[in-house]
Amino acid sequence: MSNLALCDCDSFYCSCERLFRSDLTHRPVVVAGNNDGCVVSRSKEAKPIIPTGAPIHEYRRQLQEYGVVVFSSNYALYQEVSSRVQSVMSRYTGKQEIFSIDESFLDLSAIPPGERAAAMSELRGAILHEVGIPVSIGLAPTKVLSKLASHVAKSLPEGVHGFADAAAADDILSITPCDEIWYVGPARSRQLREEMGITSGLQLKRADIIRIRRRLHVPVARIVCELRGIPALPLHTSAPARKEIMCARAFGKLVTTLADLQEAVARYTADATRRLLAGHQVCGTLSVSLMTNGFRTDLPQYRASCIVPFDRPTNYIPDLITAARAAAAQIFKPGISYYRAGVMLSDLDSDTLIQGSLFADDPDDKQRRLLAVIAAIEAKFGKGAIYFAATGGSSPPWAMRQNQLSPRYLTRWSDLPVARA
DNA sequence: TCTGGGGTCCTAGGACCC
DNA sequence: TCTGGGGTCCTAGGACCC
Repeated sequence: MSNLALCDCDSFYCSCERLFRSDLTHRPVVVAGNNDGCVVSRSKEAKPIIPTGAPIHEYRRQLQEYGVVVFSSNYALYQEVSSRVQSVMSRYTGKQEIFSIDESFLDLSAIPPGERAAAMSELRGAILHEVGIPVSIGLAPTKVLSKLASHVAKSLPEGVHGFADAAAADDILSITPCDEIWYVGPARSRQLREEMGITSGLQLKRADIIRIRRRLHVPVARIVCELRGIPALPLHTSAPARKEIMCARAFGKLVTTLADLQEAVARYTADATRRLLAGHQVCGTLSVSLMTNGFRTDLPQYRASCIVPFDRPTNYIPDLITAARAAAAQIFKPGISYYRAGVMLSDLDSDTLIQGSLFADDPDDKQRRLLAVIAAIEAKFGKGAIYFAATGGSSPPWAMRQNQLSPRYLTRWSDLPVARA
């Protein structure tokens, strides 16, 4: 029963760039990543010319020869186009997992089985017409199989494919190498081949799952289930809260001074913190890592990281930047040419920890509600925390202790004033 | 030759995804 | 000259506890 669809945008970043350049519709296009270093998206026409991830500078000649148009990435644009595409998809299902910027899984249980393929063709037309982005859609009972079906769909003019029956899926699986199966990468496919003689998707589907579980661990055993049509990767219809936020980039040129490193690390921290605040989260730990360019074998190599735990979860930008700069100083080694740095915020928690308590008590009894809030904050963060969380409104925090209640309770750490206790 | 056993927490690292 | 960035999950192994 194919009740799941994977809707995958074709060459998404390139398609976004083409929205404003109709002259490029049938020309090869690539989008280059940070500092125009390497290829992150290729149009169908560009795929035979340059591999994905290829460094642009090594392919200058080919790009010129075939008239490939190279764009610098514009993630703000892609995000905007993505949300339009996702919103068209949402009209066709009540349950949608936005898996990445360019693909969604759609639960089609609500559509009668005989009408699903037609509905997906309609969806494909709607996205093309309303947003201008081509998509391919695969239908199957599980995520891994629907991913496979969407690959087949990409080669079909109609752009939608569902396996007629298990035998049809097996036919495709028998000619699909293991490393083209979702979540079976190069390392696992090598292990499958060398240790168990498994090379095709069909062999993997029919493999001894106990042996797979023992040798290649849980993730591959799940893939085997999925290939057999048994869902092992659940649909996540609401985005789970982030567990970590990272900002890591190459500098674009080699950096040798601590001052330059600290400036970059401060920028990266600000960037990561913006995302932290947008998600109404606080972090308990920040870490900074520095590294040299592994391709420059002529230069001394060095990589190091430094972890800074905070005594209280925070999203206060000056503290985060100060911590990041200090961490960079800790691991800085003079005489090294640095290539890249990263800032990671982890131990993330919601900054709306106390909202539940606000509404737990008698809604008319403001004082009791406030005391419940205070108790919840103190239970979580200790006594001093109240001064951070309960300010705002018309009364200063100390007045709350004297029953002069504020009409408004701050419940978000990101709303908190800068003042420290 | 034997070397307690069961549990948790943390970190590092591998593997994979787009 | 120039070689991406942002995530998740899983496991192994060490530290520590009783």
